[in-house]
Amino acid sequence: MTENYKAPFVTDEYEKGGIPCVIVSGCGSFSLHKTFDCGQAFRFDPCGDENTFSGVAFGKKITFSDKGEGKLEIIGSTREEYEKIWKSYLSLDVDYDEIDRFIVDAMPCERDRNEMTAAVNSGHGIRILRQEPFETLISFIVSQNNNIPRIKKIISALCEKYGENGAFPTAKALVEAGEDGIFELKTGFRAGYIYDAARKVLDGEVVLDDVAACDDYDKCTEMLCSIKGVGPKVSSCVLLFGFNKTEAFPIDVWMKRSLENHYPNGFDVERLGKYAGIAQQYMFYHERWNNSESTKK
DNA sequence: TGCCAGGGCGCCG
DNA sequence: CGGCGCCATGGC
Repeated sequence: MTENYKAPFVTDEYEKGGIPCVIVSGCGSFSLHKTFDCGQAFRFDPCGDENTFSGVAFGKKITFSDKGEGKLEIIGSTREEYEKIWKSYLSLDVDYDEIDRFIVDAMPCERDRNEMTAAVNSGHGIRILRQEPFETLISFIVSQNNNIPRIKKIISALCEKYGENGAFPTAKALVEAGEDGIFELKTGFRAGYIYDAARKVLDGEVVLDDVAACDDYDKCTEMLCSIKGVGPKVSSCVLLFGFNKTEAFPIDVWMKRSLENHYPNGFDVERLGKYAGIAQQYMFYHERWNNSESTKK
């Protein structure tokens, strides 16, 4: 199906003040800006303009810069690290153009195809990141009944206070911080949830590697939902962004609006199969940016 | 001041 | 099961 897809590749490798850099060419429709501004990652911020995003992932400080014409500069990565970490992290090994066509074709009627085309065009270039499971789990627990700027603030505080050298805190570090230590960082009623998640991961009551290895989506949901504060929405986000289970279809307030406003005849997620999560991300982005009083930042 | 934010829990019928 | 109040916090 995607055998004709040509993945981006490293075309240059150099140093900037002792920091290793690479240029990745052939990134096609990839949009750095949309990918880091669609509410899936909370540790990246624009640097100067919207063509450069800087943040931390896998414990590494990293900067991505869109140089135009399908060229992506990665500051803080060698060629080997690109191949091992960032290519997968950014999902640059996936043929999204093919998926976009599939998503539109999956709609049952012309009016729904038109609606979905609008969402796909709006979100065109977004890539589902492959983020670290534990970080994603805690981040989306923090996200509940919260807004994106404040989620970012809380996560940043967690990393500063309980992480090693800017990395996201380990389960052990959060358990040692205790519920009180977590509450101190303005996490509010979520402090107990975060603590429960960290404790269960540390004790092995929830094994994230088992979730990653499990092909039964409902079983994955069941494992994550055994954590206090993790329900259908949080677990689906964690499975989508932290485990690359792209059949996940998180429904939050924006998605409810999207479904109510644009798909009055109902919406059959099953038709989207394993690409439901990607369609969801387009719909979310479209609804949030085009059909709201654009209150963000 | 009141409402809302990438919700879920506990309780009630 | 489905509905509803509540949970901290900050921005508007």
